[in-house]
Amino acid sequence: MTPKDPPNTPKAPAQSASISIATVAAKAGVSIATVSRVLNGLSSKFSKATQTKVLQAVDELGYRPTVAARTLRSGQSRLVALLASNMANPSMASIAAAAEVALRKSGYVMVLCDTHDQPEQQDEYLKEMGSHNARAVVMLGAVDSPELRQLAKSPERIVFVNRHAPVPIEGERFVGIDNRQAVLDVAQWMHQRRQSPMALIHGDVRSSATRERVDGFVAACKSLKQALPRSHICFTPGVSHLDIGYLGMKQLMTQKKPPLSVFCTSDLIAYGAHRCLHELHPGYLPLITLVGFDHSPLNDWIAPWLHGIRVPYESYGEAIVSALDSDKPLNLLLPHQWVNARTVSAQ
Amino acid sequence: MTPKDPPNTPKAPAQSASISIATVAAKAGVSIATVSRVLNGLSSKFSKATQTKVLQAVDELGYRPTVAARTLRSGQSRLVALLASNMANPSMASIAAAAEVALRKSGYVMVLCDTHDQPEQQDEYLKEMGSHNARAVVMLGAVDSPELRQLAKSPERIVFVNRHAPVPIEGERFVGIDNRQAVLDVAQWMHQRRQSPMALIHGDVRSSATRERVDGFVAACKSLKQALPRSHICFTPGVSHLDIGYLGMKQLMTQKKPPLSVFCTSDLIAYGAHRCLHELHPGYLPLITLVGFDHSPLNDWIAPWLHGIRVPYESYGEAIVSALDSDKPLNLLLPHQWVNARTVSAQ
DNA sequence: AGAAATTAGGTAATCGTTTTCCTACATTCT
DNA sequence: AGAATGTAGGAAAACGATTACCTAATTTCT
Repeated sequence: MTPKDPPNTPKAPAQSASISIATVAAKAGVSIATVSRVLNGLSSKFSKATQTKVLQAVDELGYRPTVAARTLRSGQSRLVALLASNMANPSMASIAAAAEVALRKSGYVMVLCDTHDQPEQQDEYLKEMGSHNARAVVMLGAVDSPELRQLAKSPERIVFVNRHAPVPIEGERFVGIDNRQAVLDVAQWMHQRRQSPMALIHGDVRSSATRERVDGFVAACKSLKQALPRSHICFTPGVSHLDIGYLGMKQLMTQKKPPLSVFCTSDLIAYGAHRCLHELHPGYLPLITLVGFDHSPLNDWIAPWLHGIRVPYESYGEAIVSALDSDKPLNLLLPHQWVNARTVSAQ
Repeated sequence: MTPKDPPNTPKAPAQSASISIATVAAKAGVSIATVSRVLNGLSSKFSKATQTKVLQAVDELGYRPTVAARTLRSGQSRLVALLASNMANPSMASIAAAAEVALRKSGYVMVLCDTHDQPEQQDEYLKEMGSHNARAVVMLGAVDSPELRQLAKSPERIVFVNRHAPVPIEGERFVGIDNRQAVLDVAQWMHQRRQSPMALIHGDVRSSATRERVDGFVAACKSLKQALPRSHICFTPGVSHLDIGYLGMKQLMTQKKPPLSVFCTSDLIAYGAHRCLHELHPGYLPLITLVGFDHSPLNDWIAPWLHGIRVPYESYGEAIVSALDSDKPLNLLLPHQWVNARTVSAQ
């Protein structure tokens, strides 16, 4: 076809033109149906001998089934969409990376979508995945939207990660951690160290994960008889987590008695708080204890001053696959862990 | 069908059962072919009136074409695979996020694959994408492998990002930055500040990007008559960038005259170097200048001590799409930028 | 006015699988 | 021995689009 043919055409199988199941069938001397059956493991439908013949032909030809044809006929694909609310968040990136590996190992193909936390975008993606016959969709920070409610009628095709479904659906598959227990751990640790006054900087409570952390932390403080005045709970709507942390900390430092320990509901918020102190109150840095939530492995390298709850994002991948392959509702709570700052002083 | 029917079935279009192009054709009172033509914009094949009828039917039914059928027939899909060598690297995650947005805007669907820098994995993915009829594959850190060479025969279906093709291919589409110029900037800046002795800690030079940075930096030092002895160039094979930085710095500090400024070929390496100093030579931290490469926006928050070259990863997305849609070879070099550390002392 | 060209749209083949029927033979049961 | 069951595999109908090929009606050209 091309003017100058490639001179070196080795005996590599090299799926050159269009090598379909028919080619395999011909080479193996059987019918198309049989090849299909062997490939799909429909046993007791073929003999050991034919199996060998077919498999050998497949191997020699380097044949791989055309996904589109398979999907069209069967109405099912191996596509799994991961809808993340914000890929700029490193913890979401970790989950995406873990999910990709685990899904792949189970023969799925992961499509990545960034919804930017907007219902319209989310709906657009959900529709798109519908026309791809996606096996399932993994919601990493779902927001309420018409298509989601629609899809929720087949709960076996959705997995919610970290953040619960925005509207209660029965048969929900969920992967996350026990936020209530985690923040209890945090409150107790802070209480033991007697680093009052304490403060809380949190993210948007429309996320169920954040809500659990905030409510849980407030409740824990109350039960420990640990003061946490209203003025020591900060949230700035409409800005990034980094800015929430920065602004929250700035505000806290205007109080009569600034806090000696601050719990931030995400690592990013803690980064923001730290920057604020670093820029505006560097002298205060060694005195204060910052506690985050997520504890990315990178923290050991670049935020050694940060305490916090480590969420096992590496193992989210396997968990997501289990939730996907489970035939009944599932509420997988993975073990979290308290991690002390690597260095004593928050320098 | 189900025992208890959902009580609330609103008048939402709700692609209930199987609503195909035939349904639309029937509703619009035209043939299937005409619907297809309208949807694909094959103009001068239908009148304005029929177009309206069809579009209205599509709208009312909430019809969306089945991707599998379209792909099967046309032999082309809108899938684009992003093969990243290591998703744990934040800069790769940034690129993936940017690529996703841009690809989506152009109607593509991005599949994310983590090759872990291994040829076998890469080949497995490339084969997989072949059987998906993927439109193209974006190689974010390619390694040499049989399938890649095979695919390289249709260079319009590959885009190389950051790292050039491991084996020269004609008609290469490339997106990256001018590494030579960037490291020249670095060397000049370091030279002007007279922070000798200088040192270099680098990653694996099998990556063309790293090679350009290393060679370029060494050459720049030579032309500036700036000493850079062999003992001040560090690399540890087989470990993560973080560890390369840590171990490299550790080794540098054993020298008679430890460096006063260190250029690291990636931010991660710089993080590692910083941790080493922080742990083992904290007193030396205020004296030394660390220069990184990538300069993630997060650096402003958590690594304010780091100078470096900022690579415009946010704009890689658009660039990748241009390279993809271009009908001729393309070598897109995006503008980089020198960024000073936010704080003067590397605290 | 008749030929040529253009416009509008229908019919049916096709893409590469899976899967439902069948058929034929071999084995086991009564 | 005949019936029932199981095993092995073929033929052909889907799946839902795209598109090559036709036909008929209209417009334009000479």
